[in-house]
Amino acid sequence: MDAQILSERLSTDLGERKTTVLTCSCSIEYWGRSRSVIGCGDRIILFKPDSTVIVHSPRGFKPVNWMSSPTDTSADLEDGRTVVFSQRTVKPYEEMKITVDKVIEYTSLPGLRDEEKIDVTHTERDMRDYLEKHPREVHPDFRLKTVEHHITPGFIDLYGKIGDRYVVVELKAVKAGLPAVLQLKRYRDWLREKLRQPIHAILMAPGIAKNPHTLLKKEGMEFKKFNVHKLEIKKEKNTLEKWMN
Amino acid sequence: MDAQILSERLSTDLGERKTTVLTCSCSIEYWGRSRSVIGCGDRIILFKPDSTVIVHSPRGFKPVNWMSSPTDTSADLEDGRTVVFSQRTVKPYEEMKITVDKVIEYTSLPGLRDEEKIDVTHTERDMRDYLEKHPREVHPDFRLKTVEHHITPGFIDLYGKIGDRYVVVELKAVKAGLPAVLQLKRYRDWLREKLRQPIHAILMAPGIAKNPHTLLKKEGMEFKKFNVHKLEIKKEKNTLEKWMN
DNA sequence: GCCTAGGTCCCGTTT
DNA sequence: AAACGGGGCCTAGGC
Repeated sequence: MDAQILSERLSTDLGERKTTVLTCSCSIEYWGRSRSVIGCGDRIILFKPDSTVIVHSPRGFKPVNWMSSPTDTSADLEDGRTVVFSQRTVKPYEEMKITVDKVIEYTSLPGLRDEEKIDVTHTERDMRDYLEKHPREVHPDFRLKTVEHHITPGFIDLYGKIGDRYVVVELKAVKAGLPAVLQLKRYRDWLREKLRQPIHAILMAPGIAKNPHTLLKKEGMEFKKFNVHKLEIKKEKNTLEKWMN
Repeated sequence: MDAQILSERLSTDLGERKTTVLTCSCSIEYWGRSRSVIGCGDRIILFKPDSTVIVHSPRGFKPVNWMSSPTDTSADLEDGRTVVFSQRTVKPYEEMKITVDKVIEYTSLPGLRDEEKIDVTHTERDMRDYLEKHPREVHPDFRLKTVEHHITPGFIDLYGKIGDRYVVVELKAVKAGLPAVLQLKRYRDWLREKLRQPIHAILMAPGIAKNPHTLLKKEGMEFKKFNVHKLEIKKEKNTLEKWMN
């Protein structure tokens, strides 16, 4: 496809907010939070109706370059080449310039519709909701007092007591690392200062990295394995119970 | 496009590791680190030669679903519909199932080539390299001893002295938040214990969030503004100086 | 292989 | 608007 034709088609299609996929050989420059340059190579450029622009190379998950909505994106002819220029209209201000060398494929589609919202489960939130209803899985004697208990350094996921000892529980839906342990420690230390008594701290996660585990134990805190897959089993069991009644 | 034709074309093109873009109405399920379901909507699905699969809805930067390479991805005909099934072959094990309702557009391209590597600058790394050469911008009397100085709790970006006082410098290329302050505090506290003397701690970043700044000051640490855009100016100045000689 | 830290992280929620 | 924290974060580098 000729550069002038491409410039015109892109201008029209972007103006009409069509979903457009341009596969081409191109070079790209970016200025903004960082800066980047990449020389000529084959890439797939996705222009969305909401003005998002995403550039993918043939390898990897991450786009090689992108511009997040809202942007002003336009196409022009410069020295016989199509140049796509995209500017973000709000903070952070940034801009991207794509110089198209050779068009490989061009597709533009009007009126794509997606009204659906994705339903993601087995997250930390689900874990919290589940343990709110099944506090015994934290500890047989755990009595839950507050969920998302707000204290100065942040929010304690589960706050309660075992016997007359206060308990702080930190939840992670994926393997816990150093930040999770430090977070729990901060809450524990703050409460210990505040209440002037020992606090029981528990980290619940499907797993924990080695060094963080060492620190956790050294600090007298506890790790309790909890796998999010358990949620599915419990849910199924629940459904089964309902079905049997 | 007929479901059987699509299944066959997809099987062939995926087998030949062609870059393929399928725009269609589809529903998607995901099982793995979390789980997700999304009902029928128009989406753009990108199949890369390295077996990456990325599904974009017409809105936003983030893919609605995806599978990272390496995956086994195949297309089959089930109950008259094309079903794309993708499984990750290494940890973390996860899978995605796309049920195609209606094909809007199908494009398959062999032999896309991109040998270029992106050159990203104005990152934390660049900041460190620059300050290594211009330690006075940390403090007029700063004498740099070590870059990326390794201690037990991690790596100190810049380590040196002002007078007879040891100095720990933490760098951030973007606005600093709580984690940056805690990181610096950890290094400072560890060194203070180790050396049994007061340590000067400096956080350099283009900005700092309010609460983290409060904590920083309360802990007797220092914030020094440093904007990555400065790197460009210095580089240009350097170029100008070279050009003048 | 695991672990750590950076990132143009994005994104939603709350203040 | 800024701030804060989760995320299927991803990715590169180190060990």
